[in-house]
Amino acid sequence: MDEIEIPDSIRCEFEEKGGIAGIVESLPDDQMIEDIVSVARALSDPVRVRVLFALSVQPMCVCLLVAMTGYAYSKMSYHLSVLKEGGLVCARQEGNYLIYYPTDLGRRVALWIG
Amino acid sequence: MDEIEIPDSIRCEFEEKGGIAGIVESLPDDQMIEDIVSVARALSDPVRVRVLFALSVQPMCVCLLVAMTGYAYSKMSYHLSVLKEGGLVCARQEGNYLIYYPTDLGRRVALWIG
DNA sequence: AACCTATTTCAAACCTATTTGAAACCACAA
DNA sequence: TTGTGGTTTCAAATAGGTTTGAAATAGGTT
Repeated sequence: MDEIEIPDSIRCEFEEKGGIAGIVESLPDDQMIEDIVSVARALSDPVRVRVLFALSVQPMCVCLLVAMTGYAYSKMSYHLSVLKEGGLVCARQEGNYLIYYPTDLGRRVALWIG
Repeated sequence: MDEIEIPDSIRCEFEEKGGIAGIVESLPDDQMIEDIVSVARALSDPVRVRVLFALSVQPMCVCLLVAMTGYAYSKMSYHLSVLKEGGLVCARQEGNYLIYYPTDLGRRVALWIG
């Protein structure tokens, strides 16, 4: 344990909170941090943010998203998979089509952000 | 304008919404999308999520964050700069120290996430 | 079965983010 | 002015994310 100099202006409140140990204690656990990161990662590209908002307006098949954005199928598919990993969208099969739509989390996130 | 086949199950509501043009219309503008992306990017790394939560509990100088995490100064400094770019934290100088603390946005985000 | 259409997967190329350690910077004290 | 402690900046190395086009898959139709 190294001794650390703590600036006067925060020493008092810092110690009331139990110092480093106390603060670390109050942080979210690793699982929760990972969940947050995977949602954030899903939203850290403008393509994906647009797709999430578009799907919140209207569930769509990949071909409509492709028509809307002008992106290649493989590109759209990649971005949809990142959104899916973040738990923001899911899909149902209908005949030949896959209809993507936001999950509850996806809807809440889109609402809160907007 | 290519003709696109639209699956039966969504054709009706899709057209009520004004088709592709109508949906694109209702999307957030580019500036807002960029803002969302820069916040999301700031949160897309577990180091930074922990730092944001820690600073929401207690404003701290870089040396305390370094002591708390075991990271090198340069590494912490980099991550703080990404959080700053996302508008989630800022800093005030006190003598030799820089005390980082969450912005209003940072506080709201940490609250909503948690 | 053979065929079409919608979609995903794969690997290679490409681009961006992160880590590292050394050097620079800045406020303050001697 | 020189020194010291706290922090940032820089460039090089590394790791990770994104794009591309071609090939694979899967449901539906003939």
